[in-house]
Amino acid sequence: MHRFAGKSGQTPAAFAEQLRAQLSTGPDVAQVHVVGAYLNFRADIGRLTQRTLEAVLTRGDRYGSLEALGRPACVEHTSANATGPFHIGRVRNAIIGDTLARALRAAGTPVTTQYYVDDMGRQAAMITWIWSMPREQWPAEIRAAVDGQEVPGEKVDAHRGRPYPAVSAYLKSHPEAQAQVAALVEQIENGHAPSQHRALTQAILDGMLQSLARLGIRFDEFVWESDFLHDGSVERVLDRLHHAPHAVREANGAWAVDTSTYGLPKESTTVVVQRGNGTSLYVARDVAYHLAKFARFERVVDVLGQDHRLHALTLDALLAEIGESRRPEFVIYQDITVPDGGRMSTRGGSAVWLDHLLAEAVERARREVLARHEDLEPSAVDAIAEAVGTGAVRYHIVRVAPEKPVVFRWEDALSFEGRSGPFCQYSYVRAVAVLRKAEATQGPYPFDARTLHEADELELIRTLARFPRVVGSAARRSHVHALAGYAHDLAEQFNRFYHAVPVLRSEVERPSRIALVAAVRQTLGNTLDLLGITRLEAM
RNA sequence: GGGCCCGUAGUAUAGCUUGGAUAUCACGGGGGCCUCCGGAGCCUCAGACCCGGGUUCGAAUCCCGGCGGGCCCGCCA
Repeated sequence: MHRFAGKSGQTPAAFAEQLRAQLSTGPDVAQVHVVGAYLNFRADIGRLTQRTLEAVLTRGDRYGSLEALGRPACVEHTSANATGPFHIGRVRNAIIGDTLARALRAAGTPVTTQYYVDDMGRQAAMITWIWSMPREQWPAEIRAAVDGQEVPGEKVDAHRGRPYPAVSAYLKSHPEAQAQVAALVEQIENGHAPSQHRALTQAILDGMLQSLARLGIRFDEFVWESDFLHDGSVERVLDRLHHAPHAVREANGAWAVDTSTYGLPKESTTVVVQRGNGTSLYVARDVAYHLAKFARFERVVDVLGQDHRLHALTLDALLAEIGESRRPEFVIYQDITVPDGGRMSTRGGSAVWLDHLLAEAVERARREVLARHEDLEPSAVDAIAEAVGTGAVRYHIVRVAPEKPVVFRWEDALSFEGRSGPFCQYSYVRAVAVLRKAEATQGPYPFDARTLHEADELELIRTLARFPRVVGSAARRSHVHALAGYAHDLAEQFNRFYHAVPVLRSEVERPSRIALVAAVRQTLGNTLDLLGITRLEAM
């Protein structure tokens, strides 16, 4: 307004008034009026109500989803090394990745999720090194770190991962052990891994996946790094890299690529892709992995911690070097840190285990449930506590924008009030309870839009109408935290409506208000689905 | 040293892509609300855009420079 007013030589307010006079109202725009230098358009609220409730109630679980099928996409996320239990630093990747996959599917993109299993590096070799030895032969330092810590029946990832920090420390001061691990790495690379190697990786992985499954996180496919070696694709990548425009042969026979023309930081422009002894490096194998993804998917999305940012740039550069024009899309998130200023580390002992966090959350949820209900079946209490506890954890981690750092605090992670998963679940339960009492848990829900005109009703309808745009924007911009924000907005607006406007005790408005509550149940439920949080009928 | 990311009330966050009206929401703090559809709730009060320049009629938002915090810079993954 100001810009155009300047050109036409009028004051902004006069210009706005003149413009308003030339505008006519249409089917969706009931009024246009001037406030200072601004034009306000007022929607035909009856029409908005009519369309929104119709859309929600007829589309049901598909409200907010797009019908049009987009290009098939692969979302790779989590991909944590199988060296022990999940800690909550790693789980941010899983929660962002899983939520993004759900949002993309709702936005019409067919998604395949992949977990890249690293069975090749030194870390995986360290696990095999220690567990291929009889316990009596373990170095005393390592045995000391494990003895007395084991719990009968503990999860396999906790069990097999326990010696890992001690092994890591031991190797630093024992070159002969280091040499053994290095020899193991070479055997694995040459396809002569000890027989139990893959099984150990798989076992720890299974334990980690059990924890993720409690959060509703599952994967469509598991891609093993070593497979790219054995099917020859790494060799083909290396061959292409040898002939790349900026390939460099080092004195000892190693191959590198000078990536300085790709805008990478100085002092890290020479990327070694193959060692002097002929074995490949991680980046080279990752190029092979991405070529395999490009062969099947039109969009390739990688969810990565910020410590992998340079790796992502390097990968782009190497793809360019071999003449590949396609690129992955990277979703980068910041680390979760612990309050005294450390990064969460398995080796350093500062990690908060996901299993520990889930156990605390579920236990706390159980106490809350028991305090509210005396006569519930134990199995019902268990189910509610599990849903509430895991929902709280998922919500707490997804609610912050990926690019913002998160400091982990127990009291925040276990909060069931305010901006939390349980708050959203509770509002859903409340909507269910109203419908149950109205004996209207099933449709149809006839309504008359003209009877809905309370301020809190209209605001609630506007919030419902916003949902499809929120889903689209979250998927397009990888802003999964916006879904958490929306769930809270909707739950909060519903609570306001609930306190301000009678539903069951109303007269002419009753059917319409019941339809509105049903629409809230549907939309809030759809949002919880996208967040991977369980819908509850009671809590 | 170089590169990338972040900086919003006591704490924690949204808004930044695409500049616009009184900056969102929560926790904590003050004051209220259960004979009334589920109080894990609702109402209400106080409280914030790191600093300095620039662009603009207008900057939390864009640009430049500081300061503070995180991460990365390996023939590891």
